[in-house]
Amino acid sequence: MRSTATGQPRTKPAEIRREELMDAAQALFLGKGFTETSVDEIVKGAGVAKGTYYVYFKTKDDVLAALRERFVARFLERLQTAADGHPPSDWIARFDRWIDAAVNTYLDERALHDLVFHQMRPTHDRLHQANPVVRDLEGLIAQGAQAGAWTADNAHLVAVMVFSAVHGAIDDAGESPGPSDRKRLVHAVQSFCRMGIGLPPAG
Amino acid sequence: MRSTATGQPRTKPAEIRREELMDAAQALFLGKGFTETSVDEIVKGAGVAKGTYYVYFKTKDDVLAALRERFVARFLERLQTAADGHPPSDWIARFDRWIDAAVNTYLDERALHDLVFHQMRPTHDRLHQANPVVRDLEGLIAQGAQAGAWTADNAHLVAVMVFSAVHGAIDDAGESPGPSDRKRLVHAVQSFCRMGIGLPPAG
Amino acid sequence: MRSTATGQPRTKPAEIRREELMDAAQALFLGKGFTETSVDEIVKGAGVAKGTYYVYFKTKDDVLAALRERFVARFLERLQTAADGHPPSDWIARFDRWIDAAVNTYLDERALHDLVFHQMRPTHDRLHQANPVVRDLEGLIAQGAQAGAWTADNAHLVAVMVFSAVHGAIDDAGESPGPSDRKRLVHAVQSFCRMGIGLPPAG
Amino acid sequence: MRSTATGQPRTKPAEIRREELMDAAQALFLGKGFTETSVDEIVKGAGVAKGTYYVYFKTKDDVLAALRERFVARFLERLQTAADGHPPSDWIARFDRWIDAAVNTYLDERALHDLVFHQMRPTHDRLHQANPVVRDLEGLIAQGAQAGAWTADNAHLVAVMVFSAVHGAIDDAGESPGPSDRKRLVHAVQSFCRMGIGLPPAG
DNA sequence: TATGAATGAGTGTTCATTCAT
DNA sequence: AATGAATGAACACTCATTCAT
Repeated sequence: MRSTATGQPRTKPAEIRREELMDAAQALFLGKGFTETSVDEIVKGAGVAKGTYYVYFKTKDDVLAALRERFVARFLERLQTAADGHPPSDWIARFDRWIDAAVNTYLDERALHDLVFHQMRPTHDRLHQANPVVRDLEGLIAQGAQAGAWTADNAHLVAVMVFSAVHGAIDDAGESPGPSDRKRLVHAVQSFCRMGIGLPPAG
Repeated sequence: MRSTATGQPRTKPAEIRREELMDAAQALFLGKGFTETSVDEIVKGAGVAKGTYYVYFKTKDDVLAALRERFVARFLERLQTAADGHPPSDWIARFDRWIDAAVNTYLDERALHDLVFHQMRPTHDRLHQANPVVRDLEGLIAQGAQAGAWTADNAHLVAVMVFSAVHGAIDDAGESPGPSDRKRLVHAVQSFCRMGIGLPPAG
Repeated sequence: MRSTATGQPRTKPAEIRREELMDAAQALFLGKGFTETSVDEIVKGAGVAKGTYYVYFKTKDDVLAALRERFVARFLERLQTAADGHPPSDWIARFDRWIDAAVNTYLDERALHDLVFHQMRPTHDRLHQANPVVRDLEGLIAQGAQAGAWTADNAHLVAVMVFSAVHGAIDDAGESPGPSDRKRLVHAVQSFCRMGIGLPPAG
Repeated sequence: MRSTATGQPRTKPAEIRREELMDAAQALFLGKGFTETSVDEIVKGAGVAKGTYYVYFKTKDDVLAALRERFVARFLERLQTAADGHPPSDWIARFDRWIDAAVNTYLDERALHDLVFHQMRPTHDRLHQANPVVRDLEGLIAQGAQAGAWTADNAHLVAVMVFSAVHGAIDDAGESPGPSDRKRLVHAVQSFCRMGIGLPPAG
């Protein structure tokens, strides 16, 4: 009942299109916030028509969710990579390394992280529990404790607190701290958290 | 021919009106989120006309800012009260008490806290630094360290991490934890943070 | 959070504004159909801003409902007026008169009638029963039957059928029949319906 | 390297495909209305791709037209069947039978009838004239009148009114009237219409 | 001070239709 | 014949903000 149609449809693999849309959305959200970005701008950014967005996402919120998943997946990959190269039994080194990687990754992606985790309302509570990153850390802490490397009565809560301390320290850091600031930061967090689980402060 | 005595005095002390508006806004924001609440609903909640809102606040964001200030002020009062009753020199007791009060206050006002601190976008960074609550804690930590009660190379960062650990633990807690859950929570946080500054875990 | 505002608000009595909106909507609906008319066009037609529409009507469908009510009310007035001037006891004259008025009124307002009664879906069934016009006719038929002026075992069904015959005949008539066409139409309907209730055909 | 035998033959006789599309459309239209049904849903219902729809129909309205034609054709068949078995010269029996068949068929297919006749806007006028069902009835009435079985000055108008009376009575009936309700209905309509053309009421 | 009718730019979402494969 | 990714105009509805009274 409506009229329409002109531009030539340029078919691309669905995965590519979706990623392009996500990339465009991420850039805009990061630049001006989620609410302040319109779907119109997203599609303009991705170089597709309005309707195409809705071929790949059900609602506006939908990209944000997709962005979150992608962020977590990439984050975990990075932690994984960082953890490799240490003998699994060197618990303390792994713990230090985890914190180091977390701090630096978050610093690199702080804005993205905030976007993806603070934006949506009914998200705040139970967030950490469901958060795979926390789960990863919790596993490490529980295993290390079991191996006698440190003490942690409640591995989950400790993981949450370590995770939060990392966050807090990062949020507190300036916009783009230099390498030495980062070192200091990592060191402070490591010391605090090491001590928090009964280890001596970081060397 | 005066009007009948029905209409109540339409003018109220400005401070009262303002508070009523804030109360209405807070209730609504808490219930359905900031974005999801309209100015219309706020004025309806406060029992005034649309225009009246704009007599007391310049924009919609304005109430949120006012709400934040009020929250911080009240929070500090509560911490203050909690701190009183301990000799200023019993540092460890004051530290424990601070955490206890923080955990419980935040648990009581969690939703409000989230609303007031997570809601607005260009707020995330520098937040803690500007946060009077953190400043308060930082003072305590710095003084205790100076008095030799514990160790803290970087009082500010430590304060931020303690504060964050408190937050994280709370966010992780279920909707309305019972008294014993709270006790456990307080104890875990206290232990972790005590150890984080070189003290033995909480008794 | 949005910007806005320029045009000077020109306050009018609510009833006037509402009527103006309804008039604009009716003209548009009549001209191009309900679905084909946008709220934008309605407000343009009424000379007000988009939002003003929603001050007076909850949805787009809402005007249509209002239009329907107004149509029925006006229609009944007209039938009433037609019925006056005949002694209440001259049943046959009143019956003839009712049909005459109905045919002519519907012919005058055919498009409006169709708009208002055919447009909305969950309307078709039970429509006649709830229709005040049918109720009016039903009353007349029942009373006439009781007075022995004619026969009608089931006044309600007869009213429905007379009403429908009127409708059918009108729908069948060309776009704008001349006076003599109308006379013929009225006469044919009167004859058929008179006979339908056991009276001799119209003179 | 032929593809595995999974995919069923993708091409079907055009007539079948078309019917499947129409069936799907009819079911959907009946269930949720024409406007409320999307082409997407139709093709999903028919198990074909979007583009296939446009191989068989030029626009969305097109199916509705096709549905109307199919409805009328089937309806006429049924009337035809009903008429058979009576000697062509028993006019009154044929008239009664026509009404009986019409009432019952419409009751069986009321929703479909409404869909197909009320839905499209520029349809209301001239509808009955163009309607083959009315033409069929008109032929019967004209022939009966010519044969002296009854009186009808204007066979066309009478046919329209009888047809409308049938409709009205049906629309007025509840959702799914039982057999005895149907009988009563048929009887009332027959009586009214018989009398309308100068016959005694139905026995 | 308080009102509330009026504003109008802006938004998310839908969907009939096309066309390269 | 059949597909389904892509289109983009259109639309209903929202809501922060203004201002004459």
